[in-house]
Amino acid sequence: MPPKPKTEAEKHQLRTLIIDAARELFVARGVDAVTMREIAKRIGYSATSIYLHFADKEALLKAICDTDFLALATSLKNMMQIADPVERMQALGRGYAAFALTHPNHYRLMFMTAHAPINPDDSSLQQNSAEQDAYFQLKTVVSAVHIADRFRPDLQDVDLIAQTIWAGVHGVCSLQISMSCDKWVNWTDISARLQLMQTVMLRGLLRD
Amino acid sequence: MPPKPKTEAEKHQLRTLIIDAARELFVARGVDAVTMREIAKRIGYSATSIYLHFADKEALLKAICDTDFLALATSLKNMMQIADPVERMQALGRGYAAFALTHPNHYRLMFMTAHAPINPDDSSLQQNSAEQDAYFQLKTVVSAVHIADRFRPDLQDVDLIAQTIWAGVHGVCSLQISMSCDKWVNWTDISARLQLMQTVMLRGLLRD
DNA sequence: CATACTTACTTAACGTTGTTAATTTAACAA
DNA sequence: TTGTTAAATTAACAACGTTAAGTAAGTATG
Repeated sequence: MPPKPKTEAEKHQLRTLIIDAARELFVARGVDAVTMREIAKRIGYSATSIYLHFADKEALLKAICDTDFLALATSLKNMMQIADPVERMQALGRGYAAFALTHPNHYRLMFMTAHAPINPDDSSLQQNSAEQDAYFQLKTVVSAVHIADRFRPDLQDVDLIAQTIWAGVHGVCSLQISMSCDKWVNWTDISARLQLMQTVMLRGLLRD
Repeated sequence: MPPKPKTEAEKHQLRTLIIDAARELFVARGVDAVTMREIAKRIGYSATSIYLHFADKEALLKAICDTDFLALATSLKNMMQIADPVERMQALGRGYAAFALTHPNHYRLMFMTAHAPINPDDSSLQQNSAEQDAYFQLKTVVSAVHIADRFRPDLQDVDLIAQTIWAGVHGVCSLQISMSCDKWVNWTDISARLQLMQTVMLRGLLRD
């Protein structure tokens, strides 16, 4: 039984209903394996209704990523309150990895899938926000460690340090996500790998 | 003008013709964006002919990866001759990164794309071969550094060390490949990031 | 030489996919 | 009542991966 003029709130509700259903399916079986018809069926609409809210499948994917980037930043927010900058940096790394490994398919969509470049302009998130921008959180912590003069003296570029730390943690997580069921390699325990990466990073970056 | 019984060599030739055409297209535009019909057209056959040589698109992808894994191992072989184990380890890291960054889409297929787990049994490559298995090459080098007693005393698990080093280099490369055109982050120079990762790794893993 | 069989390939076709166009249904406004 | 608009649907399209059926050229066998 169909239509009724809808309030803005009702529209938004349906929008997030679609997003949630789509994410659940994408996450479980991968973006390409999930059809628009299947997403629609899940929420009791026809496939074409989705196109009233999203231009196409790619736009739906981007909207999902947007909400997940926010979720990541939110999940890291608590850790930003730790007083000691080095401890805070470690906690942020652990938190990031925890997000990646408990939501591997969210993570895959966010950081491992090729999609059109994310433009800050058409994102609903605010760049350089302590609440919404995880990269800004990382940069803030790295900057604090730098100001506390805890990095080795040859390390001066905050962006470079932040991106290298990110790469280290991302490397462990993404390798785990895309390769851990590979039989070619005799994989060691993921938490041991993560722990060693953190230790190596700290030893390599901090003053003795 | 159709068929003639073909020798084994001719079959193999057509097989690699398909592989090369498919890789070129996959690499240029991504696996999902390329159709079987398009691959076939490129080499002057009908789409269904591909199925005489590969069970399906996934099998074709796997065959491509197989030849690329071999190419990676081959490109690293020279570096295995460097005498000093630590220098050899560094060179291997640089070589791996060079491969990843000069063949980003090969690399994506090999290490960043979800495909059915690679089973050593149905690969044409030989596991634990110094010529064909890049992971074995890495493990060999790490083992040599370990035997030379150059790692910090608390580091004893060769697999764990190897996988952490891999994760570090892979992190820099994969982040570069999937995120470097992202406007959200103010990316620093890729070779600086790679250099810092190597330095950090060495400082973190080796004895003082 | 004629028949049958095999090989290498093509064309036709199927079921699905993302997406668009046309249509229906229901609510509100005059 | 009669339009008008909004929200949804059904129908349809072109393209996809893949399968089935068909065809032409060569080989083997009588």
